[in-house]
Amino acid sequence: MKSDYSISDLAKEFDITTRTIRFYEEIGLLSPKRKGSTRVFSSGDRVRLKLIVRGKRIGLSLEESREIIEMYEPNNKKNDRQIRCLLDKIGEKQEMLEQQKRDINLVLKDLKNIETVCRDALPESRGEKKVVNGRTSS
Amino acid sequence: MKSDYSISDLAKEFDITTRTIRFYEEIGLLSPKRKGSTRVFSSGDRVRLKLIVRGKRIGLSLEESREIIEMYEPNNKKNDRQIRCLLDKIGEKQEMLEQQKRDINLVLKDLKNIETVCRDALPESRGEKKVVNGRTSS
DNA sequence: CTTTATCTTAACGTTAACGTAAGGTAAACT
DNA sequence: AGTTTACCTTACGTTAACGTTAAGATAAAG
Repeated sequence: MKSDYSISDLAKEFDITTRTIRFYEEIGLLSPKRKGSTRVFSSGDRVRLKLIVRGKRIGLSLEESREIIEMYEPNNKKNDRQIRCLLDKIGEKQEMLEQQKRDINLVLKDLKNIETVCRDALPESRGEKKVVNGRTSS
Repeated sequence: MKSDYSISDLAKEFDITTRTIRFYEEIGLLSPKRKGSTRVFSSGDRVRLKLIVRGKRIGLSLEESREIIEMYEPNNKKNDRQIRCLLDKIGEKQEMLEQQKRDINLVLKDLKNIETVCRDALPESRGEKKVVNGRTSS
């Protein structure tokens, strides 16, 4: 397991620009070590970045990703009140994500319908589907 | 089925501001009728708005939502080339959404883990779960 | 007939998330 | 020696998606 990454290593791996990575550092989402003035990223930094990128794919803002990432850190020494607060936030996020899944499924369903309509409007390239009596049959 | 909505009707229903709705009209995402200078929204407009709001929930930009919405419109008179192009776009969107679902499931998995850790760190409020031998048991 | 609510247009302001350009350093080819 | 390559900082620019006054029209209610 490699444990040192340059900024362009990570930029290539996650298909983002170095500017983006520096920006994430600016706002405190990443805190790479330095060798002189050059950034040296650990595998921990890489994981954080992976979480950020994943967050973006599902439409989270950077602040939302930050919240989730901070949940990961066994930030130790939490009292019960803080833990309960965290549990609440986790619950909220879970609800949000479940809602998102439902929404995605709805859109997917719609896309499938459109797809079918399109295919039916196309000159039967293969024996895919035909419309009989206004209904789709095999 | 009601078929006329005021701007504030829709604003309330979808929990957005009237400014937002006017903005969507500005950029051509909505095209309500007018009665004098007052906007009158049809149930078709309402559906479009619903799609936009749903799109936002799953992290789509307005332009992405526009693309999808335009797919819905049986914009008629398409030639094969256009249909094939549309099918390609549909395919892309579907892939995107499937990827999003995978990502969401990953995050949900992580949240569940964090949740478990949190619960275990809390003074056993009820007979939930205990850690035995570093493993979760009932 | 004035107050209150709801609508309108117009236009400048704001925030997030970077993009882009300018200029500097240091190691590595040629 | 020169130049390409990869890194750096600083700082202004940009786009999306509205927010926020401002100023006025209209219509129902008291």
